[in-house]
Amino acid sequence: MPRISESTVRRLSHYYRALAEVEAEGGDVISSQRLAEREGTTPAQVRKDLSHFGSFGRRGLGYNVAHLRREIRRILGLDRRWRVAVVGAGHIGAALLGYRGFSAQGFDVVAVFDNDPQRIGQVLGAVQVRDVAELRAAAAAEAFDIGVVATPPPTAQAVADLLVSVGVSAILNFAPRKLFIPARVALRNVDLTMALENLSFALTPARGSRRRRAQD
Amino acid sequence: MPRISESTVRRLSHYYRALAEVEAEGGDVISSQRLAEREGTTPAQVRKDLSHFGSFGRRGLGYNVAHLRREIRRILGLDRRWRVAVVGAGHIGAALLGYRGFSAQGFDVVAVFDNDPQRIGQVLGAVQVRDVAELRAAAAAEAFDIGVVATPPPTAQAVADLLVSVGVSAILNFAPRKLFIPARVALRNVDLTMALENLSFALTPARGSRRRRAQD
DNA sequence: TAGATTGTTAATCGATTAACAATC
DNA sequence: TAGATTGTTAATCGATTAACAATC
Repeated sequence: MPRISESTVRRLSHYYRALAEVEAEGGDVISSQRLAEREGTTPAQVRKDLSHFGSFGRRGLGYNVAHLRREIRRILGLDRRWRVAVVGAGHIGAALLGYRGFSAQGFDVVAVFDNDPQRIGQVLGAVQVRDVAELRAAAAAEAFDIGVVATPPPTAQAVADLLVSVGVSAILNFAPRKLFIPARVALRNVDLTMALENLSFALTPARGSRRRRAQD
Repeated sequence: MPRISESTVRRLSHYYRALAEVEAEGGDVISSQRLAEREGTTPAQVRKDLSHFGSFGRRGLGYNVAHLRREIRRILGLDRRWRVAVVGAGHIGAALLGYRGFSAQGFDVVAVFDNDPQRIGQVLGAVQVRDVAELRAAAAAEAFDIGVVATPPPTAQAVADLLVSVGVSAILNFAPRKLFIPARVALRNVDLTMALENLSFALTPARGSRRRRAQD
């Protein structure tokens, strides 16, 4: 019932990874202390994050690795598969199709669309690129859960509108552009431009030229 | 002097984009109100963010579009170029090399390394893939500012260590793995797996099976 | 001048951290 | 039992929002 922050969900992903590793290493039980160390956070934070969803540990002992991993898997919804349609068959679209982690995570790319005649008909991964004009009909027949926007910025909003109108439940946006969509549709952005600009900021020492001087 | 939050920097990127568009549309002056609307935030937030760096507007009038854009450009450090070395010439590495936004943002990919003999020698974009064993010598000669980790997770930490040891100032990490590096080296992560898991969480309604029931 | 809008201070909100009783 | 570690409540911290005097 309490709203879960995006930071908490991000950390759950981290814990999930760490637990998979620990399990592979043959670890049986882990404390919030050790789990925190592995992912660069604090024990209190680990316990607080988990407490939003239930009690998964045993006082005095810690957490059963396999059990906690299954629970987080369920919490994150990774115990089912999602049908994904990608719009845009450029560099990013192609990289996504070649990315094995995608399907390992339960995401099946079942369709790719583009509007460039040169790209339509090409085969990426296991699917053939179709004309975006066919997207509406395809959606009716194939029930996409998630739409991926991998087009240039100027067309991103129109593509998002189209995906919303055919009923996707979520959009993953790779275009460096703010998308406006109804609150009922989940939206996450993977923005390389923003990461670069963040990095550039971190690398730039001489900011705040307008700051007051020492004697002020 | 006050520490600037990553959220603030992210929003500066958004404002920068919006200003570029407004300028292209011929807009001369813009209020915090209109700027906020375009990027889905609030006028107070816009003014607060900018106030960390100086006073760029005029009371009663708003902000001069071209001027504010230049100022944010300077704040973000986008008025210079960075020398980037990419390690890992797989799907992601290839997508980066094909990504025009990279160089448009001031980031020049001057070298690509891999350890796969099949990939060494291939030409990606304008550069030839070199053996990662040559990275140390190349760094001495070519002075990389930024290292990009685009390898599979198991080698990501070792690659990061190598990049730190040859003196890069920042690392951009695409591997779904927490990297531990010295505080003096800036780190940003672009994590597709995390975005997917976040989306999966948002799509999953039946969480918190361990939550107390109504009568408790 | 009157209306508009900034820059900044104060109030609110939410997330992180600390502390500790419960209990294995 | 004694030591360890959870789950949860309280304290702290930081970021967002609201309010308003300054001023174009």
